[in-house]
Amino acid sequence: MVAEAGQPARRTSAVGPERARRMPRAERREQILDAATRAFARTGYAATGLDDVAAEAGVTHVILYRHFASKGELYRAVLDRACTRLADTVGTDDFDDTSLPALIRAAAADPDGFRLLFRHAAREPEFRDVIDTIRSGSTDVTHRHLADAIPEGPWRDWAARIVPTFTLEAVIAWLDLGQPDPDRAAERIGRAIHGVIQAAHTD
Amino acid sequence: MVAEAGQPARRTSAVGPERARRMPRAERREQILDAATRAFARTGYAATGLDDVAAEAGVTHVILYRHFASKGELYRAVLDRACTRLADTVGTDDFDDTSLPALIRAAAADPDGFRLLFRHAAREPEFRDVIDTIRSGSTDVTHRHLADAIPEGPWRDWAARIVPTFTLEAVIAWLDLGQPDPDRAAERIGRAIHGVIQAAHTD
DNA sequence: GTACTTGTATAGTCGGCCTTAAACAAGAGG
DNA sequence: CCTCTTGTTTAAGGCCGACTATACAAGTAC
Repeated sequence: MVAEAGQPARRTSAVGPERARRMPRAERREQILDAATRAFARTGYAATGLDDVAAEAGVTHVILYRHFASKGELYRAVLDRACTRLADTVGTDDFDDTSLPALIRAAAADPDGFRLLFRHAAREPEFRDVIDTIRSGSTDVTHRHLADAIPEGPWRDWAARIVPTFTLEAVIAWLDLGQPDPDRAAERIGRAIHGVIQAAHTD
Repeated sequence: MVAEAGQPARRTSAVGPERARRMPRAERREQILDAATRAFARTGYAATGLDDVAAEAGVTHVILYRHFASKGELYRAVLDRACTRLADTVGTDDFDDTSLPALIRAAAADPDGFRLLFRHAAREPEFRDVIDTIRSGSTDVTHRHLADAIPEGPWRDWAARIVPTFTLEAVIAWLDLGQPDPDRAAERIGRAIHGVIQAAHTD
């Protein structure tokens, strides 16, 4: 049933199934991480097959294994890179006037990584730990900032939790709409956050 | 290695592995839906095995198939029920002063279903459709409400999107904290929502 | 008591997807 | 030219989980 003989099956003949461009190892690795970020950002870890990632990268799944030992390791590499980029741009210590613009810059620079981290990884028990440090960190910072505005108790806890969540959702919504009006984004989102905080105050 | 002979293996002997209480068909079905809601709410569709659901319900996985044809059908039944309950309590047409208390009542009445719908199902492409009608509906309503406060353009779209999202996240955060101070929950959350809307206004 | 329903236990099939193996093609650099 | 690296193709192997089949136990209702 198969060709069996005849011509040696595509010899750079015609327009063959476009062989992937040859790349030095390091570059290919980054390109795979880019592709994997896009692929995973669409459907999350479980629902994304390695063949999907390979196709997105324009490569065979075999090549993936020459760079990463397993699907889980590839995914962690993707998350780690996104996480590192984020931390490098925003900083992890405190939240001041420069933080929100930085956050928005980071999100715009790597929208798929941003969505992947906070839309998917946050709900995947196996990988939750990657961003849990970020999450608990920002909750703590918020908690401190609210300490003198809201009396101790469940509603301060609630506010400390909802403010970071809202911030991230606001940025993601802005990304999903195509990052319109980037110059005023920080001002707009910042005012909304401020609105939540004001409303949470106990007069 | 196995017993091979001897006593006929548990004959109501001692405290046997607790045989499940016998139930009329309809009641068992509801109880399975309850259990499945809890199980799926923990880890989502893909990561939850039928054996997890069965264990949660205190039955064998075989019994699940006497009530539902497949895992997917069971999951849809769970989502549909949660969705119906929500719609029955809140209503789908408009959003007025009674809607937020109703939403909070619905969430408190079925916290697992609420979380399952908006934490997990919203991110699962196969089942997104179940709540997409709700989501687009509430976005439209919000859009209309904001029509005379925010000029047409991307920021009105953004606000129309972020307000429902914020509302849901605020309720979920309140659920996660153990539903504290339920009498003031609607007032608190309502003020926060109002804060977002106010901040979105263009003066 | 007989028949039906609800349950268990056991054991298997089947398909999907991660993972590995092996042989071959072809650019890059000495 | 020879070799190393980066690719492809093809073909399994292996596990896990959905799904099915069968036989049996025990309430329930007539």
